[in-house]
Amino acid sequence: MVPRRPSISDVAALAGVSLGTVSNVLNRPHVVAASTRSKVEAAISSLGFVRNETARQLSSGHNRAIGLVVLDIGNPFFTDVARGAQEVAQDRGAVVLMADSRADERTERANVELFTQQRVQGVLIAPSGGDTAWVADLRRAGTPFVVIDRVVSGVGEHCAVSVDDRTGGELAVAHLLQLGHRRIAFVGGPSTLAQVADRRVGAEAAVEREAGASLLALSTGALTVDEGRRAADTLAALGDGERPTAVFAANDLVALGVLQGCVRHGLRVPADLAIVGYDDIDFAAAAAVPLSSVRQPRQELGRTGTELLLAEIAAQRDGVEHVHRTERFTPELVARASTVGH
Amino acid sequence: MVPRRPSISDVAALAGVSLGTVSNVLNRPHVVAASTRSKVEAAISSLGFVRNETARQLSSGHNRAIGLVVLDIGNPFFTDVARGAQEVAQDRGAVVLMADSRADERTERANVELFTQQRVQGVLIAPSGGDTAWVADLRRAGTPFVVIDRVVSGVGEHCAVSVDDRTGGELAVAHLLQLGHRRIAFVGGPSTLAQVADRRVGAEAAVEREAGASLLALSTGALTVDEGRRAADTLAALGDGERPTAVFAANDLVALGVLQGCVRHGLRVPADLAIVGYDDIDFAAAAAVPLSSVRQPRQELGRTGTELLLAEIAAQRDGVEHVHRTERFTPELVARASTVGH
DNA sequence: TCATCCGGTTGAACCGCTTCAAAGTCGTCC
DNA sequence: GGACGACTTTGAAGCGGTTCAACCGGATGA
Repeated sequence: MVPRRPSISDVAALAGVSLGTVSNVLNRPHVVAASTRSKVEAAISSLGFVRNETARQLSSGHNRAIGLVVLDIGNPFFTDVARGAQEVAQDRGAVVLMADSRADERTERANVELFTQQRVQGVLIAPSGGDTAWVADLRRAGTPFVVIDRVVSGVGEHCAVSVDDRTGGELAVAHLLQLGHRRIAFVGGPSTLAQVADRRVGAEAAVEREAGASLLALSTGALTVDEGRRAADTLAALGDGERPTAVFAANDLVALGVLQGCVRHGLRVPADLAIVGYDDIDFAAAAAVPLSSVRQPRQELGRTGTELLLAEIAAQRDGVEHVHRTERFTPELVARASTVGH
Repeated sequence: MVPRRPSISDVAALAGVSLGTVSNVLNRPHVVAASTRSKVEAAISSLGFVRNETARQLSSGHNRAIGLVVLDIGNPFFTDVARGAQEVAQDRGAVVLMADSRADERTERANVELFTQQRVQGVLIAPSGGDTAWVADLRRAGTPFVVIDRVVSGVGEHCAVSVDDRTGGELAVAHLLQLGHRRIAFVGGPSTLAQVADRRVGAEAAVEREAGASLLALSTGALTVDEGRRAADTLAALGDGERPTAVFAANDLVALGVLQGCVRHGLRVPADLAIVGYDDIDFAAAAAVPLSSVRQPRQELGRTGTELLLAEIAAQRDGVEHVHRTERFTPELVARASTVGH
């Protein structure tokens, strides 16, 4: 059987002091006399004592962790957000626990529940956008939360860091229109993803302002490279006069997939089909044809989101009134060869 | 101030049953009479009770979590490994906590300590390869661990899932030699990273077998796209007769960076410089010039690693003798345009 | 000499849950 | 009618820490 791990009282016994003193050495070393402290420290290292964070948290009621729920950990956009979050959290002595909801609402809610059960200080969440039952869960549990890359409507106030996806969609399509494209396809889905819906709304708005321009919507089952490739198959199957001359993809993974599909089908990018992606992940610039994309401040989203969250947590702890804030960033179009040629 | 969250005893009081009964409803519903169970369930939902996992864990001594320490969360290779791990863990009712060590030994050890403090069931770790103090930490704490993508030497037996990096390096360079390249550069670093060291050893072995072939080692500060670009700058600065005709990059991120750098400097790939990467991340195939790469079974590494870990945990729990295993996968060369042209 | 003060140290009371021996409660069976 | 199981439910003892009022003994000041 597993030997029991040394506990604080084993340390106390070995050092010949009381339990409380050991705890003090661990948490408030300055109140302990130097000689006592060194005795305790010797005992700690001789036993290989490792503080039990679980017990510590239970008795103190404090938790150092914050939860981060991302839509898709395979998307570099989210790992960049995570990095930003980690950075800030580490500075403030907090720990980030990360969970991947794989754009699935049930998984998303399960992850939030997991975090609530762990009694994390707060939750940073990039929601899928459909079912927002988790908001009610968190509210009820009194867990502070900040929404990333989205503002959830109809659930009352909350903090958020977001990038204006509607504007981003407009930017992308306006860029294509300006290059003379009139038949444009929007590739992305499912439309329950708020990201997809908003970017599309922006795209439509831009198209409507231009006489003679049309937007063909190609829905995908997910925002992945594979789905992008599949969409390219669909596009390639269309007749030359019928096929859109440009694609606005809901994110860079899809855009890269479309690009790969085009290469396979012998469609030239951008001559036969121009492509704009979204997120401007690092790999976009390194693609077969460097990808034009709508840039979001990825790490900055994570950083700012964490700061808002920690502020809300602090306010709650101190019983201070907290005013919810929404930090909104403006996206920016980065034009590369996939639209403007070489 | 924050209102206290409902506890199990609040539920018990409201339902008019004892504490133990509520616990039974939560953990062994079948032993509770249906009528009692529904009373308790009603109380739970009316109070919005969420089980405190911290307390549960402390008193039961069981933890559902396993820790995963990755080298670089920005590298899609590791997110794929993480996905494989999540998959298996979820099937077995375990939860994966992920931490990024950013290839830094201090962060790596801090992450391991964090997990030990949390009393996770076990740790899955992709080590940086230099300092292995964390092995001693885990051994002492009695925490089972499995090493991913590496076998740590000189620390006694342990479970591992690995891909033979030496062979991978040989494969890559043998491929280049076979294509007629004789001046080859190895780009990667720091050499304290075991991945880097082993791949390089393999590369050297292959070169030594070929008369007249040479290997120029270009060390980078990290395995990132940026560092790859910088290496390309160095290569581009060399005279035409002096410059290697092929590059073997220690991973795909570096390879993509080298590729971008070549494009910028007007070097044609593969005509002027052939490139082989390592890992075969999804983005490799979508690169400017589709990247030849040494493929590792990414998700499979995560899956198998988690299975080994769970097996070891189970053995420890049941007091059964556990025999450490090393699951070794064989890498595979995927040749694409970056070496074999169009 | 005695009251105060103060840096150190102590130990008991939790934190919220699991566990499990013991105690009910019924329906059966001899 | 009493013993015996099968089912349920109970309640108290931890799990390993944190917290904090109380205590201790020596220094200080009056």
